[in-house]
Amino acid sequence: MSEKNQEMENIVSLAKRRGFIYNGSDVYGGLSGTWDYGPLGVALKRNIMDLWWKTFVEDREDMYGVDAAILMNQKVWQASGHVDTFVDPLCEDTVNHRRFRTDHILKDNGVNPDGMSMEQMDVTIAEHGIKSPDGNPLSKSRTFNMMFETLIGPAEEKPTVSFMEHGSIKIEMGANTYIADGTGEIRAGARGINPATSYLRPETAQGIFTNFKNVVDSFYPDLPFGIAQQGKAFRNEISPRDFVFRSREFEQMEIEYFVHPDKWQESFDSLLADIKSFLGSLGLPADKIHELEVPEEDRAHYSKRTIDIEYDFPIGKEELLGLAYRTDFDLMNIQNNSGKSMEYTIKGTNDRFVPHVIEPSFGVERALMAVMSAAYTEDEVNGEKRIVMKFPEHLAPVKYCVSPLLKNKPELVEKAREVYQMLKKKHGNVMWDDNGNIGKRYRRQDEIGTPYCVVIDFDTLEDGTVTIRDRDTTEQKRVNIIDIEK
RNA sequence: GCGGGCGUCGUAUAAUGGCUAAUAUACCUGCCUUCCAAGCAAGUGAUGCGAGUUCGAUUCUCGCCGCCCGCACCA
Repeated sequence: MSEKNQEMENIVSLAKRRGFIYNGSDVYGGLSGTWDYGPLGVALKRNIMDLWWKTFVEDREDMYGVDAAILMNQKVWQASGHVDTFVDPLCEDTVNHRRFRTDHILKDNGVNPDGMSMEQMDVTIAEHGIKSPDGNPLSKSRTFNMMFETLIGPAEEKPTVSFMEHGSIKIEMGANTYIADGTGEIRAGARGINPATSYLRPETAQGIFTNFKNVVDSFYPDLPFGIAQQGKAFRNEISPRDFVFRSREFEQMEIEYFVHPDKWQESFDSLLADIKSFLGSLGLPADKIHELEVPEEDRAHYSKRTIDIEYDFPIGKEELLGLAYRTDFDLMNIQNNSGKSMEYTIKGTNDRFVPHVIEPSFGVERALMAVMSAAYTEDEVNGEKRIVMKFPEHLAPVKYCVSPLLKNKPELVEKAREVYQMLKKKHGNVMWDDNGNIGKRYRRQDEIGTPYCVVIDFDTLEDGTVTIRDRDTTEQKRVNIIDIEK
């Protein structure tokens, strides 16, 4: 095992042992691609999300928050192109069972697959005698849809969604079973009710675009302005991997920043600067952050410019977030499909147009994984290996730990409880620990990244001072109780 | 999805076709302890799920689930 993967395993192990992140549905053997957050994990995750919200929404005058429903009218996804475009036909090498995107196979053999149906692709492959790169025959194409599909049925029949081979999704509602294949067709079971088709959203962005008009009507903000949202999204990943990095259910933090078409460049640049500053406040070292200018052939066709921000994770250099100039693609889609105008008029002028949009899109779990890997440190204290999570203070799940120096001295315990209650009332994220000896407690708090340990000893009873021990330096200072927070 | 490897207390490891499944650490209780994983004593806790072979399966076989690696995929 490589050193990098060993580091990843250490983090995964610590995450589980100390109550950050557990396997989803673990008692039942788990569910691939799902993760549950424990007490410390949810605290850390919320701290990251709250910092984002404060930075990009509360501290700015040009941002508006929304929280749209996860389930949306299926027209949303038809209009956005997700239903038609993001169904990829795959074919398989019949000998080695390697799988390929059928359109990629055609392209590699000099055939342009644009606009071909799946059947036409298969016919073309047969006519040209195209074989797999291994020289073996190819199977007929099958579809794979990145979207989760679900049904909105009668309330008493709650759908359960499961994954079947080849990307099909099985939905069971009461006594009925429906199989949705990649084309979105649904075959109803015996009782055949008429369900509405919906999808678990594969991105949060559409919940912003569909509310563009609402926010403009309520606030009529001056351009440029942004609408921000945090929330869950779902993708039927073929292969969830790498801890929480690629999972089937995940959380996004997205902004759609609306601009005048002639002025997108300056907003793009300033958002990029804001993003970098935010990454700094997550405690991510600048030398591990890389900007990747996505070349035209790799960009979505409507995007005029895209920058991926990559991070040196233990698993390698991978995408942390994206910043994309999406032109007026999304709002025009909505305007064309809904028949409702998405135009915006600059106040006091006749300048009327559909705004263009710049989209910073963050993955929460990826940010969290970056924060955890940046924080994970092994060093030595008194010749012993120490594992310490050097979270930035404002992200640490527990800010203070309070202990009596000795737990069999009631007067110390009593005083320590007082100090604990005082800090707990004010900060909430304060832990009590009287287990073992003081060194053990320090190490335990190091592992969960608590910045400060407060210890009450006999001097405290005399002069009201306590020792505060710093996580990173392991140095201790005596301060008065009322000065702890300084 | 494909191929390969793997699955034992919370974690990290050991062992076994049959005796109480072992060790460390963690956890819990008590004693002790005046600042960096000290010590003593007691305790909780595991063979992923299901089927098969067998007198008997954690061990062998099969299926499922999950994890890891490679391929592919990542709109």
